[in-house]
Amino acid sequence: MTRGAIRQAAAERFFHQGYEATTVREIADALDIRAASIYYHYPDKQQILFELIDSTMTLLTDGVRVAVAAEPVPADQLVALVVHHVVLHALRPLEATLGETELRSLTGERLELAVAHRDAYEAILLGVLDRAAAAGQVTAPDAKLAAYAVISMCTNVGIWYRPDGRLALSEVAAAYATMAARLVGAAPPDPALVDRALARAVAAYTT
Amino acid sequence: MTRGAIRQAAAERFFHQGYEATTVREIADALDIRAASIYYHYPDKQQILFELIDSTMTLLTDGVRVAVAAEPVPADQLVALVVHHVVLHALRPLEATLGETELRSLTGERLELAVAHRDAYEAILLGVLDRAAAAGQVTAPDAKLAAYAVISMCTNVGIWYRPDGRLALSEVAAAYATMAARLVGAAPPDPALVDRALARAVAAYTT
Amino acid sequence: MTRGAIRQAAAERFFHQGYEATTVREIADALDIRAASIYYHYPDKQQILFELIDSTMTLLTDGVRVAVAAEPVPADQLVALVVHHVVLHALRPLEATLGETELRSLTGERLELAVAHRDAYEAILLGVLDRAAAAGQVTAPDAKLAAYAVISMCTNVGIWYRPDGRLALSEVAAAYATMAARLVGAAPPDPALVDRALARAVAAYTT
Amino acid sequence: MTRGAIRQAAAERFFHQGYEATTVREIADALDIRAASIYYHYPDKQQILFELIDSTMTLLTDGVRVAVAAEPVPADQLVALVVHHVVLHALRPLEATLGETELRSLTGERLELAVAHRDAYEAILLGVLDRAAAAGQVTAPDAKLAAYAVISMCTNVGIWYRPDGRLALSEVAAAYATMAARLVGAAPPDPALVDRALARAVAAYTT
DNA sequence: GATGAATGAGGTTTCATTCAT
DNA sequence: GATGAATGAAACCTCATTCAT
Repeated sequence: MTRGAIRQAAAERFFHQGYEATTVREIADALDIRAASIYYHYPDKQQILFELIDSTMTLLTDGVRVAVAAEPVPADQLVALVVHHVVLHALRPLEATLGETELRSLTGERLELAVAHRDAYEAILLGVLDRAAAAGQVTAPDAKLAAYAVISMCTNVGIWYRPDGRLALSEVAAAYATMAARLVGAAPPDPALVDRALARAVAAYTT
Repeated sequence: MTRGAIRQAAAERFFHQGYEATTVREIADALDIRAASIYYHYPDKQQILFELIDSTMTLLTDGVRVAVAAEPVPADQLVALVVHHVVLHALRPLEATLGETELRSLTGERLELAVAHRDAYEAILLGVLDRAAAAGQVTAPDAKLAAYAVISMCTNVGIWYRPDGRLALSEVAAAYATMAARLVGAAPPDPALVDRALARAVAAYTT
Repeated sequence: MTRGAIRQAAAERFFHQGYEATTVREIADALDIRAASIYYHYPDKQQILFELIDSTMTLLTDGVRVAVAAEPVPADQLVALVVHHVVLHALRPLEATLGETELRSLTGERLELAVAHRDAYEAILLGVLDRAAAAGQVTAPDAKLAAYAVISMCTNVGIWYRPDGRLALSEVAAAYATMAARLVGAAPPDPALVDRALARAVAAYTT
Repeated sequence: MTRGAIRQAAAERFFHQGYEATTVREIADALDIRAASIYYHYPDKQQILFELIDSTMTLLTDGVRVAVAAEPVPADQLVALVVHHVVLHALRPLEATLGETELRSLTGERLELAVAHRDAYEAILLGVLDRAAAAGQVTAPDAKLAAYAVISMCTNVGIWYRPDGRLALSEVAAAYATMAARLVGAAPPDPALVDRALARAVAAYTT
């Protein structure tokens, strides 16, 4: 589908150069079509960015919600969330990273929607941390700070991870699960749990 | 000095809207001068960004180098580094954050210089982690991943910290020191050490 | 064609005010289009000048080459060349003069190409003078100086000639043929030869 | 004197890049002063060009008038004029050429003055040609055309002549005297006449 | 579905010139 | 005499967007 191809070509450029530094013509050139043709599929440039951010955020939030619901133990929910976050940013770095770096280029209602989405995602993590704290499974100095820290460090994966890099995705996921667990003062994650979450995440974010 | 005022006004806009979305006229308007006057002080817009990034990176690197040298124990060096990083991003969020978010807007030699600077900073952290690992003081799953994680989470402070917010700078610094220590599997930081590093960092990054 | 109209409007202004003193907006205004529209057809202002210079130089060089080849006697070749040069500068003064007066506004590869073109044209004239000298038909004090002199005086025609002026094109061509022949010490040109060259030149440079 | 130094530095740049492409700052830089300082000596940029053109035209006109007055024979006057023209353009190419190439950058009264000056000079040559024709010493097809031709070809010397070039100034002067004489159908110039005119011209245009 | 052509708005930068010191 | 600082005006060029075909 052309719309998808446009989004893909745009994502690559938005990721590397930023939204503002990317021109509609560049996107069109990459697809060997003319800039005017973009406007048959999208009302304006910002809508491309919005759909990229919105769809990926939906994907992540939905995936994480399911993963969290599947684990009864709060501390395990944290691990599942971290694994999902890491996997999505590793498998779809272009789109996933935009939600962080290019949010500021959205305006009006689109900005509101995306911010609401991001806040909802943060709320999921905060909920998990709260329940884990209530259960005595974590002892973070401050829940909000811990949430910010976990999200930042996991989002960063999208910037350096390469499928053919030094570490396999499973290793990266396990490492971040361990680091996140430690960060909040939880017990080291059960490898089986990590594997389970990994399998689910990969299934959710592939295709 | 006018040059400094221009840098300051630019930093605010670069931070909030991004370099590309900021116009030279906006910067000039904020100072109640004309856009052309900017060019008496700076050869081009990018040079303003470069000086902002370069000077702050120098400040951080120098501060961190001194702080690390002042602590003989590797695990303590990590704490000192984290505190410095957090303090600079809390006290000078505008400039400090640009080194992460707007690096991509630099080109040519300026980009090379800034990237080299950033790599040198990363090398300091990696050196600390290596020595701490050799001393059996930390047990990170992977040194490089741990370094990325620590830097990302600490840099993020610049985005949400407010001097008049819920947490005092000392609390934030202590929390991040604790989270970083935990993340790499080190013992909880000695409060006296955190206070010492905090005092040094605040002194270095104030005025 | 719009490109041609742009070239034409530009030629008029470049000729009268010079390339540097002509603005893109002026060219656009003359065509009742907006300045931005110029950039749909040309990548930059200099390209308009380049095409103007390059196409006219090609026209002249090609025309002269054919004319020279058509005359077996070297002294006659000189006459044919002079007639062609004069006719082109009389009929297309705007474009033809730019190759002399605005060459210095070209830069980089475009300058190199134009200079090479000009040198090639000079070489044609020098070749004719050499062969004529070898044949004992001319006795110039110095071939290179004679070439420069002939080119300068003929190029000058573009600056003052008017179709509705005191002298008909045929008279001007004949006068310059005579002056050039005398200048190099050749016999006065045969009127039939001048007519022949004139007809060819007018045919080549009209439409 | 500073004014002279400014004129000199400006002449070099006007000659090579043209008046429009030369900035006041460039001229100042060449003298290691600041652009504002130029305005202590000159009211505006155009005045520098005007003085350059005006003074050189005066020099040439005066020199030629004296030289012509010194020769009783009209055909000899032409030779003297040509020698003077060539010598000035060879010895002071920067300034002398500007009167031809940069005239169009003058405006208002300054343009009128310079054009009047140039017309007066042309009138001198036309007068010489007329008297020579009346005396049966020249047989140009057309006096005006011959005048244009002679001026163009001699002015061109300023563009290629180099003091350390292949030909000595005396050779160049002699060659042009010969070519000009031939062009108008006059007898070859007496070498003694050329030498006499050359000496006078060199004396007039040196220092 | 696509695009050639055009353009309003505006961006960065240049430059001649001014003026208080 | 000189200049640091500033600026009005404008230049070239870019870009998202439109629209008739």
